[in-house]
Amino acid sequence: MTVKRRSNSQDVADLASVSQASVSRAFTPGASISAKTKAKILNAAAKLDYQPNIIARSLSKNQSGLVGILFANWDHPKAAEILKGLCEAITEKGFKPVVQSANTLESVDRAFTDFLSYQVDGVIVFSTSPSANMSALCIRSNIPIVLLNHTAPGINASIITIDSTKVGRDIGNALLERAYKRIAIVSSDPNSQVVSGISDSLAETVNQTQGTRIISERTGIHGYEAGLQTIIDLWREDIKPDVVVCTSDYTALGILSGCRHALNINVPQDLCIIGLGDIPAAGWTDHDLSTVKIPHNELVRTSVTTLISKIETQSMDPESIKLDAKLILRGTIKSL
Amino acid sequence: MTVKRRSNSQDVADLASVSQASVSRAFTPGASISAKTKAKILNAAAKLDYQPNIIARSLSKNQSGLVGILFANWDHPKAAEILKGLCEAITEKGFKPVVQSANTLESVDRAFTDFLSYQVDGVIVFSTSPSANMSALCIRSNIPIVLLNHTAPGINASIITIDSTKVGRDIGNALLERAYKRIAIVSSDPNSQVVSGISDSLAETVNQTQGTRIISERTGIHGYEAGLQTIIDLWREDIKPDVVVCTSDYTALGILSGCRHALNINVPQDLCIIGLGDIPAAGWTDHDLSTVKIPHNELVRTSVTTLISKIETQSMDPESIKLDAKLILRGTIKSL
DNA sequence: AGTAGCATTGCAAGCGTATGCATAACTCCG
DNA sequence: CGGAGTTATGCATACGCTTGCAATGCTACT
Repeated sequence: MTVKRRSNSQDVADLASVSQASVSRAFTPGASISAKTKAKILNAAAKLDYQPNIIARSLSKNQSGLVGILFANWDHPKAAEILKGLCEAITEKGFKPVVQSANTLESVDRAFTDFLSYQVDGVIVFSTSPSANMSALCIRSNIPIVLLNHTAPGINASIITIDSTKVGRDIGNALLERAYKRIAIVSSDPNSQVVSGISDSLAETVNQTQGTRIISERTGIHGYEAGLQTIIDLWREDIKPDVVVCTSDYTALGILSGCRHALNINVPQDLCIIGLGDIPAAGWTDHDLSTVKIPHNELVRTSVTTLISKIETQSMDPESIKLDAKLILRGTIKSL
Repeated sequence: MTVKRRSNSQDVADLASVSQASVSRAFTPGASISAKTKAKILNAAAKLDYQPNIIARSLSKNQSGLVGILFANWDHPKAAEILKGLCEAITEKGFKPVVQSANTLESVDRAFTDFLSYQVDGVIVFSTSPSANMSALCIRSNIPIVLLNHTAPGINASIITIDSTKVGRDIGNALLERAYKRIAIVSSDPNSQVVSGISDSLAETVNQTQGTRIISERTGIHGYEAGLQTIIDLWREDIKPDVVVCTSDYTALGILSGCRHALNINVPQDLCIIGLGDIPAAGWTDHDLSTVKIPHNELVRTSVTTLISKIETQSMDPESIKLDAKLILRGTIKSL
């Protein structure tokens, strides 16, 4: 069986007895064309299952309508939600998302190379960033970049994150109010802004703190099992905080489980646990974990609107936007 | 500041003093070109940051290298993992994924229309299916479709799913072996193949069953909270199964929580709970939920390889592939 | 009726790459 | 050294669309 060629604007033009240019105009919003011919053309187009070939359009307009999404952190508890939000927002703006996955530095740059050759009009990067070289190349090629949930020094890109320092301060203040004293940090990423926020709040209220301080910091810990192990390790090493702040809810849940089932620690009287992310399980009655709700939807929408506006205005000036995250106090912290 | 035009093959040709055609050949694997000129060209290309413009290539080769992913079920517990797998596998095969989200029937068809105008070479649909019209249009346009995790009668597309009937039989047999008698089904989707598999196994072993049967079936239930409510409702209505089979782990966990904290039901002695999906929380010590492990990676890889091979062989014959899922027996079922 | 002014249409030249065909350059032998 | 056979290169055209420019048709007004 011979493959039927897809019909093109010329076919439609022939059928409607107009010029090919008119067909093009019929499919270009706001183009100069009379209602009558437009109707005639649309009618013919429908007969032929005609759809404008966007690839060809891209070529002549010199913009593809493609937005690259570079997704690094698929283990993020809200990965699906975030990616969905990105895709939908991008589609809504009349662009199409092409998604690539990348872990290593090289694969990030490779993905960017691919994006460049697909002539994407802009790129959103989730939880990582391109090399300085690559970012420079994008600038030269006039492709704006938005970094979501990741800060990168010296990269010429817009940056959209939550205000982690403020989250840290909020946590710190909540702990001070409740007279918790010995804070342990359990995080995946070594230098979290959250930690510096906590320190800030302790420093500011030095008079009333009566020695509240960070007594231990464990990094490179992710997930339920790792959290469970960490709290057991701490106790075994006789490091006994009265607060554990985690940069992930899963880790926090592991710690909570360790307290309840392995160590018999009384939460929240003897130990306060605070997570980050507000995953569904954090809200379940069994856990009732205090955590931080991150405004993912806003982050996502902000990054898309920021990117698209840069694309449309051809602007290359990076912006940096920080959104507020909300501390949610549940059963794993004493009530006032 | 004036925007710098991206360099094209002609620029490279000029710099390397060769024809544009040679530049094209230098970037076409297996093309007829001497090693010497190729080197000269690649060198010049590097100087100019040149990358072949895939949009233009697509136009002349009449294939875009784009694969559409239509994602309907973002709430699927493994949504991120699945999408990641799809994107990576597609990229690995030398294509690029463009992702769209769709819930309603119209939005599915709209997404397909977009795919068509972007000249995608094929489409993978997760958890939904296009209308018959649209599928016919794709056939006419020679675009193969793979349906992942969804069966659609009368749609001319390849279908990749797990063997749900077999899962049901495995569950049924496990229950029979343990002499559970009164089965309740709690599902989101009315006519699950799993249920018919269970019925099959009961029917086959009719001699030994001594009246084991399905005593209740609730549909339209999804999520932890809904599960919790459902088990409470059942007890309130004095419907007391000794087995609850759920088509989602989250629902099953809600039921488990209801048994333990609200109803004081002894699991697994008085009630056996079986979920589906093997989400991480199912394996947590607290829950230890019996469930079914679905081979997502295989499903994903199979759908991608199936699609790509159809693209490459220009074949339009649909295939139907069923993969085995494994029943995982944990603490919420009696041990033998 | 004549004409200025605007809305509509057609013409043709791109956009950047691939590729069939013709030509030129080699390679290898005799 | 000559020629057959092979390999490399260049030329020109095609892919399907957009868009500047010129030509045409129309409206309304004098």
